[in-house]
Amino acid sequence: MENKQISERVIERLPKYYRYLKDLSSSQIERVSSKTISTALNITASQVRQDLMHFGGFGQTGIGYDVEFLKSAMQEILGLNKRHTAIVIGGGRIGQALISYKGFADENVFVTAVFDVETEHLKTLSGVSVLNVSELENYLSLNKTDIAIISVQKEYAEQMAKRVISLGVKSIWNFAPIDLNFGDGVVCENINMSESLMRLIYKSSR
Amino acid sequence: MENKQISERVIERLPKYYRYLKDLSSSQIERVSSKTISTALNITASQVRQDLMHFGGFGQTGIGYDVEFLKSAMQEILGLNKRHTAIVIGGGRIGQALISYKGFADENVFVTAVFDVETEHLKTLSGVSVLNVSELENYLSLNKTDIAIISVQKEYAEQMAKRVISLGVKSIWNFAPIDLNFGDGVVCENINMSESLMRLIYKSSR
DNA sequence: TAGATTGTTAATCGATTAACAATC
DNA sequence: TAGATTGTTAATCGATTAACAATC
Repeated sequence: MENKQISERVIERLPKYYRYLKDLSSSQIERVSSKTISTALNITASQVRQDLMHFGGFGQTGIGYDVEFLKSAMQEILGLNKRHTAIVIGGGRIGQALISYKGFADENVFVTAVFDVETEHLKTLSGVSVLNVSELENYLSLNKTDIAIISVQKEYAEQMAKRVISLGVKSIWNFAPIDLNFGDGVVCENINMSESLMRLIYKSSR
Repeated sequence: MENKQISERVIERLPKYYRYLKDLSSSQIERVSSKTISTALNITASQVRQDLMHFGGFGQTGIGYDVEFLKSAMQEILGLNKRHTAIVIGGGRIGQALISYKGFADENVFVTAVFDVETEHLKTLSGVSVLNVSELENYLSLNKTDIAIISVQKEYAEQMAKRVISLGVKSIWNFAPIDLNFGDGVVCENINMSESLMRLIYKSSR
């Protein structure tokens, strides 16, 4: 929508706005103020208005924000109005849990295949192909894929990510306990459970 | 160790230092400079030194840092030298994946039990009790438990967290797609996969 | 009209970066 | 000694907060 550089700090809050607006919407609430949003999300009203203003003026002075309008705007800003295809690489426990993760539907993401070096143990699921990693090149050349979900051991995470990137994948969702980062128009989000657990223990040790 | 307030920004980096130091240690590297750390972690050397100075001077002017010494110091700062017990609440796909998550050993965390409203479908795992949620009160009164891992649906996440908190649990590791936060000496880390996926899609849509 | 609330600019705050004396 | 590198203070930068005119 806009092309000024949005800070990581703001990007972190965008999904929270969207989630809250969905809640309001399903409660049939029609209007909301920056004050109300700020209270619910534990931030300041100034911050809410500043954040939203990065993408345009969605409110009405003296009135507030129209819930449905702002929800749709946020959905578009986040890119959730478009359908995205994904493959899972690594059929271990996390990989398996991800394949059947129901939340994908909310984000308009469709998992089309799961790859592993050893496919026999993998449960088949309707709509999801189970393939050997050796099929990766062939599969990606035939099936446009937006997101690769990396759930292999940390030793293989980087090389697998690079392999799919070289095959044209532009988004990496990484679950291996290692920070991946690529330049060149490739985006990456790391879910590092191990780091999160360490932070929890750190905080609980004070 | 220290009791000045450490910013969330610094806390986020602590596990990364520790992880890197473990790597150096297993490669038999004995000394490291803030410059080398900063390059590996994609931050500045100033930041590394500032961060470490929050907890004390671990280096030697002109020489750098002793890897083993700094690694041990970080381990202690993070609280990983002490054993922690945990229970998993919710035996769905994520819960099941977590029970057998190997990474717990690295953080000195031991999962002792998993609770669900319906326990028949749950695989038993050596050392992990499978119990009905109705046993929660009884179990926690008998077994000192540091961490509750919440992997129930978002509708039940807050109430389950409050229930274990009222029973004395002080740390919540939340996997439900909702932000939990408690005052009163209770710490919480949220792993919000849904938000992470939205941020990935946002970034890929630019 | 009076009250509420936005969009927007200015002030404040905190985190990052730069600089450098001390020292190995 | 010369080069490297810390601990630490000062400068810079960016994000958050405050303030307020415009307006419904």
